[in-house]
Amino acid sequence: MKDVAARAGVGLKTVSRVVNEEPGVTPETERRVQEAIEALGFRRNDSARVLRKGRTASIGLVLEDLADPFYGPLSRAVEEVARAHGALLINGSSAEDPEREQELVLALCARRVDGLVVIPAGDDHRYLEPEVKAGVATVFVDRPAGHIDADVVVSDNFGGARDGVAHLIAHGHRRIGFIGDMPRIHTAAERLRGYRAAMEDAEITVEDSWMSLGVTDPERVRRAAEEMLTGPEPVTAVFAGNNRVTVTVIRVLAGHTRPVALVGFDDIELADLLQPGVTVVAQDAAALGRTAAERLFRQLDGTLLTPERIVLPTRLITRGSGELPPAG
Amino acid sequence: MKDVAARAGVGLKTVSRVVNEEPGVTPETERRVQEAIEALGFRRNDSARVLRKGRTASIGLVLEDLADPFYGPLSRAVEEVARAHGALLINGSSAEDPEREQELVLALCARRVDGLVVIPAGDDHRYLEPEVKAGVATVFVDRPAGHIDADVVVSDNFGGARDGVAHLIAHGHRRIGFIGDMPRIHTAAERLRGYRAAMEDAEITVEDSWMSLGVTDPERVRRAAEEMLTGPEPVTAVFAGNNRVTVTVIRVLAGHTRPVALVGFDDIELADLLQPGVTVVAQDAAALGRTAAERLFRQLDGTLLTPERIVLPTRLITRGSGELPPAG
DNA sequence: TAGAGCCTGGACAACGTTGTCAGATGCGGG
DNA sequence: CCCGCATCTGACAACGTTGTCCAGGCTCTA
Repeated sequence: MKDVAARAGVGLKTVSRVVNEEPGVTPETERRVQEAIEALGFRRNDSARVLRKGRTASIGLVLEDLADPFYGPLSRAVEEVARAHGALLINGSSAEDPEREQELVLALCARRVDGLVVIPAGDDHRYLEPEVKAGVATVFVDRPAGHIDADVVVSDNFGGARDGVAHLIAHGHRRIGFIGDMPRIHTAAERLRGYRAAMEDAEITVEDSWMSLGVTDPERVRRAAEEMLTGPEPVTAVFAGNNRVTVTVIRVLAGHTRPVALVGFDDIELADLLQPGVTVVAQDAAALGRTAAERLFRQLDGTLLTPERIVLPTRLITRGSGELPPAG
Repeated sequence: MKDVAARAGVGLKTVSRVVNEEPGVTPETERRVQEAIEALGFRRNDSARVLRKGRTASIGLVLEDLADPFYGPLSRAVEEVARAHGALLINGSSAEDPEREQELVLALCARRVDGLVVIPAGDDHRYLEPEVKAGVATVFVDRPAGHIDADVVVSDNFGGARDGVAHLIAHGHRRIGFIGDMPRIHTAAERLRGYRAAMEDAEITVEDSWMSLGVTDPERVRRAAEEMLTGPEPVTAVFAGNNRVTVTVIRVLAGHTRPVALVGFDDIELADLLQPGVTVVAQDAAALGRTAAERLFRQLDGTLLTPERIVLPTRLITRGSGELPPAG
């Protein structure tokens, strides 16, 4: 900038004025400055700008895994909102590791992001308190925050799972299996609660052998599903706790002749083209991201004061697999 | 930091030393400083640090659409490499709009990212020249850069498409349709070239009505596919130019009784569970991202000097749909 | 005990920008 | 001809950190 000023034969501040389109610069002067900028290939250094202004026009997004198809649309939605507010998006994957989540969040805070959208891996976010106090807007998505008062945007995991399981019950099933993630993950716990609630509503006593909790890698999901299907009390239907489980269960069922009903949490691509089509409880990932980001920017505007918990509805999409009658 | 120094009763620089774990501080002094840091909830301001040091420890990733399942793993791979080098990832979607790409890239440069991984939307990157000269490491992925000498990491789009089409020819097809994206997109053009090459190798004259270029939204792909399948010279096989086209074509074929062979570019989830399984030419998105990011950091190390063009192989995965014999 | 050498700690400038404020310039009116 | 006013311009400090350099106190040796 100094160089530009020297070349244009003007003061530093005048260049700054031109760059920021502030009023009070003669067209002639502006032309000279623009010329110098062009000639020198000058680009404003935002780091210095940030240092002076205090705002970075960037927000951080911490999620579990960018490669998971569920987070792609969510991430994209957050980005769109950020873009509409002239902000850039910095993101990182926590890989479901609380320590890594904290490390990422603090790194983002050191960058002085204006706000954070966090899909928590851990369940204790007291480490964020000083940051929040220092003015970093924060919204938690998909799962609630732990030990901290903050905005939360989640899907109705409990209700969705309950409806999905009730749907199976309505089609005559009583022995219904549940395969889900570790209950320490809030969404997994809620979905399990939904499963239990639906079963209880129908006065069905759940056998331990019908449930598999905390399995997550395909191989173990596969084994868990096989056990449920072939045990002494084989299930006639399975409720899959998330998209990855659903996919694996579909593969397992494809290897069996006895038709087994299936409802999965989260929609999956091509679900309609399989035989039978896969019935799912779909959540709107994009809406989660959009809602969270919009709240974030309202916090930054100062329009928003009290933290709130927003629950978005899920939607049961029937495609065939969930409507199969009990067999075996 | 000033406050910390005051509270600990030491000089500014001493605090800096503690924060950066520089040697030359008595344990006792360090303890006092740590205490003050803790008490005040101090966090180093990276903006100021960047301003002073010149390096931001962050890299930018510009891609087409974060929500596209092809870019998730790519993005994740870049992030992993960045993380290994202690850098954060800032990313943005260009939405296939050259102007938006440029806007994003320049915004990232203003942030003084150390390097850029770009999946180009446009075909002229001369606007990047001053930045590259100024030391911003740059790698283009998935598609080559235009009018600029830079590292490029791409899949073998030409070879992959040629092999895929040759595979169909080997199974007896001669009337083979091609549905792809706009030829101004390099990958689309290369795949088209591969299609033509395979056809030429087999001495088949391609009819214009077999090709549909530049369609991208599902509705138009659907119409294009229908026309090919029902025209006067109906095709007996289709080569789909990317994952989104493949999915739509699968839907169209599901509505027809005559079996039509299909090979798609890019792998898709659950492709093995459909009836028939979908034969694809798969590219390794994660490898693309990893390779690009690694080259980027080697540029930053100074280990790498001359720009290179790296071509990663594709892999034909046969699952049934590509091995159907001609019918009709 | 004096001088050399080492270790710790602090003062100060610099990074590139923007906000504040005051100076310069030009114009019109008294 | 001079004054007041409006408009444009530039000098300077400040943002929070780090690199440089020097001071002061210590230990060790002659």
